[in-house]
Amino acid sequence: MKKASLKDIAKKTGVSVTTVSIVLNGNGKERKISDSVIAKVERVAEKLYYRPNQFAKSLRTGKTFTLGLIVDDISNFFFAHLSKIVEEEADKFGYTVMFCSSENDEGKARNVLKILLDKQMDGYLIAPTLSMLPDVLQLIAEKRPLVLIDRFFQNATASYVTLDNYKGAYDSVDYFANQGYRNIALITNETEQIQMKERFEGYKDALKKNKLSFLPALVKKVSFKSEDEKIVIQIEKFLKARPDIDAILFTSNNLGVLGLESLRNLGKKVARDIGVICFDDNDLFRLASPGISVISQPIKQIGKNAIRILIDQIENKDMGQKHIVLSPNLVIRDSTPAKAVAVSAL
Amino acid sequence: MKKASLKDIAKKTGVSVTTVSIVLNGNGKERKISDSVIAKVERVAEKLYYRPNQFAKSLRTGKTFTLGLIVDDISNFFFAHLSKIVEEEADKFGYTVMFCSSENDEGKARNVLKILLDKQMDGYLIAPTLSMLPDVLQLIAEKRPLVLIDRFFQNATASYVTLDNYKGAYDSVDYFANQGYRNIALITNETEQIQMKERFEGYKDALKKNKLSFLPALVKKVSFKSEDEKIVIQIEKFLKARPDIDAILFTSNNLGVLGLESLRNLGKKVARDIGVICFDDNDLFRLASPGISVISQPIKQIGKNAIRILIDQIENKDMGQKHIVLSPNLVIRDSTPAKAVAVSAL
DNA sequence: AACATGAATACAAACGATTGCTTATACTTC
DNA sequence: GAAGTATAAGCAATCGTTTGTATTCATGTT
Repeated sequence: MKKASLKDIAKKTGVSVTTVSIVLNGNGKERKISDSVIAKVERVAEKLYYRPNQFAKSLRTGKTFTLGLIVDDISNFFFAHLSKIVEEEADKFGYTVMFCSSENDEGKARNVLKILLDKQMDGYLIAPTLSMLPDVLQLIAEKRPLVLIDRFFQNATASYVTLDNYKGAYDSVDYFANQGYRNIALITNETEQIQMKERFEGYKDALKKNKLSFLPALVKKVSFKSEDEKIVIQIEKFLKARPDIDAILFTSNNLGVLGLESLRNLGKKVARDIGVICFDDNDLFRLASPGISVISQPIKQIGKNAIRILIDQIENKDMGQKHIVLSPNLVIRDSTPAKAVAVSAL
Repeated sequence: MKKASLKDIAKKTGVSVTTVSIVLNGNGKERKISDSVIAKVERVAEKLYYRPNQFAKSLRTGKTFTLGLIVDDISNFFFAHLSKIVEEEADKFGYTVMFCSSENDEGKARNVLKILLDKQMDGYLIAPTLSMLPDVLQLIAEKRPLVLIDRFFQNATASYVTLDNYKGAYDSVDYFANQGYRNIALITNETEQIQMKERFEGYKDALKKNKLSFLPALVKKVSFKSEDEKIVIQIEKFLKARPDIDAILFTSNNLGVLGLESLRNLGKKVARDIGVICFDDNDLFRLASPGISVISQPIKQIGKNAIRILIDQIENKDMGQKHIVLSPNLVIRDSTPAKAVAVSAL
């Protein structure tokens, strides 16, 4: 059986389409439709299993009650959990979430955004890659509801919710230094994304504060391009080249997981041979032995804040720029033990 | 600036809306529109940053090029990865994926499905919970494109793609038995979902084949209800009550992760004190030391097959029922060492 | 010169809902 | 009994596309 429309109901009940529409939107009482008509319309609608055509509705009203979420990679722990929170929060306001991952592939990322823009959601939640800038600017120009998460563009006037990445990196390196580590490496990825830059700055400043010199040779920018070597291999080569490294700060979950694999391949034991701290928590870090110390992001807060701001833009037309920078949480586990102090220092 | 419509372009170029529509759909040549008009229309469309209104389009054509994916919990490793594959595959055919997690919460699950139904996607990919049966039947009755994944309903005439769950469990227990384990526990969850039943059967049959008796006391059905005890505690209690258990088969990723936490809390060492095999692989299992043996699902194949069948339904109206049951892959790591044979047996 | 042909474009209906404006009837009120 | 006012409902335009069916004009044919 085909789907029933308002017209079908109108025909069956003998009233106009207008009346049916009013009744089914729950405005019958208010619009003084008689009780008998209301009852009849509702009965028929039920019987025909009526479900409004959302295209027609959206075409007319301009609303979709759908939000678009674009993240790098849904299978990544941080984004998977963020997605879940976002979905839960959106649901509270009556919105569904449609999401896409941009695969961290610059070509694809643009494409995904284009498609989502075309689908005309009521608002967008985006963890943008650099290549998305033009489209993001276009969204802003069209005054469409938009909140950036996890990253932002300095030259785009958009609201965003991020972590204090500088502080996360700074605190980690500071902690390493206090525990007695001296050759602290940074393993990050190649992108120019703002959050990576900030983490890099935090790393450098904490070294300086602790009177450790910054050595470019202790920083590895891993390339994610598929034509390059596998990431695990890239990290292994880097670590082999600098056997003096006694601590590593990984700037992402992913890198951390791969880094642990590299360390294992090299026969280096975390904690005993080398200290490790990672951005973003996950099950592996929590339950591994030794447990991996991490800079954990307040995922729940990020999601909640982002949705709140977005809904505010949509429903209250509050387009004021909001910038929320949340504090990271340094969770110390077993991968960062204090180093034995050299005997001569005693 | 407001969004441009076909009408705006028509006005600006001096041709009719029809012509503009034809040109922008790439049918200009074929429909004998003059080159000069084509060029002009395209230039203006570009300048006004024209993007078609998808509601109008869908309203008219009935197509959305959007698929709905409903899974238990996106933050779960298996589903997160499945989602990614599904998205990639769908993209190849020009479809975007909208997804929702049902949170394994029966109440919410139905609601999510209702919303997705209303959004009128071109097709649905569902890992159904039991409570979805009525809506799934409704979808089938309306002859809407639909493929069930991971689970299925025996009494619903839908296509599905699943794992051979029976075999997965059977092989694991058989392996345990061959390695010399004698008191093999099963930790599963409370649901009546078909895949859990199959795993249970596989467990029982493999015990029988190895002349081990099936003891209900060695089976723990964990409750996920929030009002009940935390899962980690439930598992700890179970293990404390039966200190004779020398091996555990966890029927899900989630349970495995929580189980490892319980074991750690109890001071039991995997491999040394107890053998462990888990359904579904993840980073933790792969990189933990000792590495956890797992029954890994061919996620890529599941996703690819499901999309292929779904697209076939949508584009070729091929509504024939397809049932694909993929073979699990028992990946042996360090959590299942052979047990020392009792001296008396020598 | 009458007519057919084809190229190039336009008209207008439809998709299904919402909504500002009317209309028709009945009931008050002076 | 005429005017005013609730009450109960319907008309018709509108959102932005797509598309079957015209229409217009120039060219070719006989």
